[in-house]
Amino acid sequence: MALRHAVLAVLLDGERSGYELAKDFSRGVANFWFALPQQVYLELSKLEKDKLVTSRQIIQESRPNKRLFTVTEAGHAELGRFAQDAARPFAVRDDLLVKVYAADSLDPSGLDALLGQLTERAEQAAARIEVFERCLAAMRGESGEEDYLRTAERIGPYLTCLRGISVECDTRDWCLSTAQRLRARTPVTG
Amino acid sequence: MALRHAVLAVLLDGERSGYELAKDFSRGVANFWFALPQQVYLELSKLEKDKLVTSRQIIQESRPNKRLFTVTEAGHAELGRFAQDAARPFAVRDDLLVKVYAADSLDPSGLDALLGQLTERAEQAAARIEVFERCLAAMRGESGEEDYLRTAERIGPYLTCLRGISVECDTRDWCLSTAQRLRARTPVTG
DNA sequence: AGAGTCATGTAAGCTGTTACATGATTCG
DNA sequence: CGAATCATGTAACAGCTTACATGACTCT
Repeated sequence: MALRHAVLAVLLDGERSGYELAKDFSRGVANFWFALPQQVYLELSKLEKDKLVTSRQIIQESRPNKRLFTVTEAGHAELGRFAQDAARPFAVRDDLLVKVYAADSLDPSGLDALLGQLTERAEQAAARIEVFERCLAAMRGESGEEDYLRTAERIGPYLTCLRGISVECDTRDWCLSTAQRLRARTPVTG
Repeated sequence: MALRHAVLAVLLDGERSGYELAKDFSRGVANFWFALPQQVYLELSKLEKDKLVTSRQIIQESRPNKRLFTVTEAGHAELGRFAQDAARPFAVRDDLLVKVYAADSLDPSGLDALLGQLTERAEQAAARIEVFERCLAAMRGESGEEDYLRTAERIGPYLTCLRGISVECDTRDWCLSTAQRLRARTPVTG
C-alpha cells in the first residue's frame, strides 16, 4: 500500500485520466511520489476493483478514448485511515551520493564523469525550481503567500510544492559546491 | 544493482562486519542509502560470491563469531564502472508529503494525527542533525572545513555528511512551518 | 527479570523497473 | 518525414519489506 494513497491524494484535485496522472507521477509535478506510467495504470485498476475510485469513459474522435477517475466515499475514508497510520520514515536512496562517497577512490575519468553528473543534477534541480515556482504563483494568484495559506480552501498542494522548491534548492547548491570542492583537489596536470 | 555499490562504497573506509554495515544502513549514518539488515547480509553474500568483496572470520569467545569484509580489486573496478554509468534520477517517495497533500480533506482527528507526525519528523531530523554534526567534527579534527576539504586524503564521507545535514535542516524547518500553517487554519472551537 | 547489544541468516510476499505492444494525430 | 503527444495496458524480473529463527552476554 503505497502508490495507492498518492494516487487518491492527487485525485482530490478533481477528475483525471490515467494518462494525466501518469505524467504527474513520472515528471516531477507530483513532487512527493515518483512512479512510472505502467505502475499508475495498474494501481488505478486495483483502486477501481476495490471501489476506492470510479471511472467514466470519454469517447473521443481524433484522440484515443480515455477514462476519467474520481475518488469515491470509500476512497476518502481510506485516505482518512491512512493519515492516522504512522508515516514510515523517509528512506534516502541516491546513486549520486554513493558516487560522491566513493569519489576519493575514483580514477581521473571516473571523477570526471561524476563531476558531469553533479552539474547535470544541479541543472535539473534548477529547472524544477522554476516549474514549482510557476505552480505556486498560479495557485496563489493575486494573494500574498501567508494570506493565501490562511484563507484558501485547499493548501495541501501549495505546501508540498514549497517543500519541492526547498529540496531542489538544496540539491542544486550542494551539487554545485561539491563539484567545485572535488575540482579544487584535482588541479589540471600536464 | 543498487545496494551493491552503496555497500562497496562504505567498505572503502576499511574492513567491516555485516552487523556494523547493517547498523549503518538501517540507522541514518550511511545517510545516502537506507537498507534493512536482512538486505545487507544478503547483498554481502552475493558480493562475496561475485568476488567483489572478501571476508575473513573472527572467532570470538564472549560474543558470536563475525566476518569482516573488504573490497577486492574487482570491487574497486566495479565502483569505477558504476561512477561512469548515468546516475538514475533521484525518486522521492514520502508518505508524509502525501498526507500533507491530502490535508485539506481530513477530518479533525486525521489532521491532528498529521500534525503529530510532522512534529515527530521534525524531532527526528533535529536528532540526526546533531549526529551528523558530531561526525563532521570528528572527521575534520583540528582543521577548518575548507582547509580539511582541500587537504584531507578522503573527503567523500564528509561531503555526503554535509548533504545529510542540509537535507535534515530543510526537513525540520518545513515540517515545523507546515504544522504551524495547518494549525493556524483550524482555530480551537468550543 | 527484562531490555538491549552482538551476530547472522532464510523464506514469503509486495513493490518497482524494464521490456514489449499498439496506433492515430499533431507539430516542426 | 520523424518526433512528440495522446492513451492504455501486459508480462517478466529485480529489489525491498515483513515475518521467522537463534542464542549468549551486559546493563538497569
